[in-house]
Amino acid sequence: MPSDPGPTLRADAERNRRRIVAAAREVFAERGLDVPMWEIARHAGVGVGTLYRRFPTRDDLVAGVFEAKMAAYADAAADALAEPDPWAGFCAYIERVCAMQAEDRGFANVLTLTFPAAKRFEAERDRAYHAFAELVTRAKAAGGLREDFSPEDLVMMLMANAGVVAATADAAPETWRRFAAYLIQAFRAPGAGPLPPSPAPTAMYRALVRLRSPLGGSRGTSHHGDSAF
Amino acid sequence: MPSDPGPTLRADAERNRRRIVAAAREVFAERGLDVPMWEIARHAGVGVGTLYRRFPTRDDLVAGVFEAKMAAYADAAADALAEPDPWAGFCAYIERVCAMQAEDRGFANVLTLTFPAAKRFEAERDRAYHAFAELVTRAKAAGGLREDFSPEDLVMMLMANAGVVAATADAAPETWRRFAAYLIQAFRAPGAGPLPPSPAPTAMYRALVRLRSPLGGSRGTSHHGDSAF
DNA sequence: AGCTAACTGGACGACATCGTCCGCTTATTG
DNA sequence: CAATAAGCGGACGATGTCGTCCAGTTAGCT
Repeated sequence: MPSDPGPTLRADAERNRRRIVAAAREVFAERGLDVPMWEIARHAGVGVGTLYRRFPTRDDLVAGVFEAKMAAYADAAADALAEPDPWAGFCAYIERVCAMQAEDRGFANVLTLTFPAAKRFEAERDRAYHAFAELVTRAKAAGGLREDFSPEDLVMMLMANAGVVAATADAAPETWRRFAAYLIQAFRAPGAGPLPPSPAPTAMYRALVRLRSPLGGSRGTSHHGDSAF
Repeated sequence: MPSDPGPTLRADAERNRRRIVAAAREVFAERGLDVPMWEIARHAGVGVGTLYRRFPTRDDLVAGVFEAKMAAYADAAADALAEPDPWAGFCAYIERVCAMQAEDRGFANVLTLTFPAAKRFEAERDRAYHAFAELVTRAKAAGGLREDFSPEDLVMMLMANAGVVAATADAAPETWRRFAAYLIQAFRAPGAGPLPPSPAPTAMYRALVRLRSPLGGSRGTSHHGDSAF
């Protein structure tokens, strides 16, 4: 059972916690991460006080809401790894992930951010990373994936697809499929030419640690122990 | 001389107008389109009243500020068309446009939006469209560009690169180069496989008409006469 | 120089959202 | 059932942004 803060919650409190998470899941999926807190509370049928007591910051709520989806994201990588043909697994994974972004505006954004305070949440991201990195190695060895592909390219792609999804979700919601297809073909071996260097994993991690809002202010302070995922 | 609203402005008014545009250009480039109006006014050394009198809405200001850059965007397409090798011109154009997005956070966003009220501004976009469409035709005929490439794919790419730039501008500002290289290779003939259909031009135009903020609310009302650009 | 219309800039009221605080309610325990 | 700690939720002050308004200033004309 995920996220039990302390020993046990009183029954009504636990019920409200679930309601809040469910409501936030819906609202984030439909309208993105910047929905007002009071609206989530209203959707859940609780007061804002209750919401803030259980999730003191928006990041706490976001991490709580998307923990399950993050686990599904990691599972998808594990599934791809189980596929006998690594290249087929790789392609399926790319499409799967882009589809998850298209289905959920909030998650699309979450995948391009880190929440260093949410340990369990970030652990799932790391699990996804390790599986994906292994998938990349195998897909290169098997010959489907170009040699100069870097695992950081997945992050880059997530950021790009987040842009596509954000712009087209209302008016042309299938656009991401074409975009993903283009990218998969670009990743196919042999590469049609040399590429500019991949950003360093640490730089890409710093890119993930940033404000949710469109403003460019940085807030990165602490460091990290694993990767850009 | 662009944008003269009415006959002539008084000298001090004209001077202030220029200051405002210059200040907004800087601030938008650095921090994106969502900067508070009072901050632009402060940067320009004028009061907010002055700012609002000259540019009643934020869109008016944005259109005024980026009119020149939009013209440069159209010029770049014309330049690409002048290139003897259409495929080389195409590649150069893609890179050029992505570079413009990387240099200017505001412009990156502007390229994924329409401002139906700003006639002159949208006229430049149309000029860019016609040049690009012609470039596409020639590049297909000359054999560099895959046959199933659609001009709407440029818009899709602008949205994607806007996502890359927004996420990486601070921490890994060269990432867009690698992204652009991948895409160009994906656009190269022959295609490595079939693609999902391109969104209809009208759908892509509707995707351009949307709120600037990350919220998904629609505001599209009127229609358009030319294309998704 | 003096007149006047145009222009200036900041004070201001409206609004949205945040996050806290506290009096009331309810689950749990003995 | 009574006692009590935990939980509830909405009112509230703080903050940030918008767009307007108007008393004072200045450019341009005669």
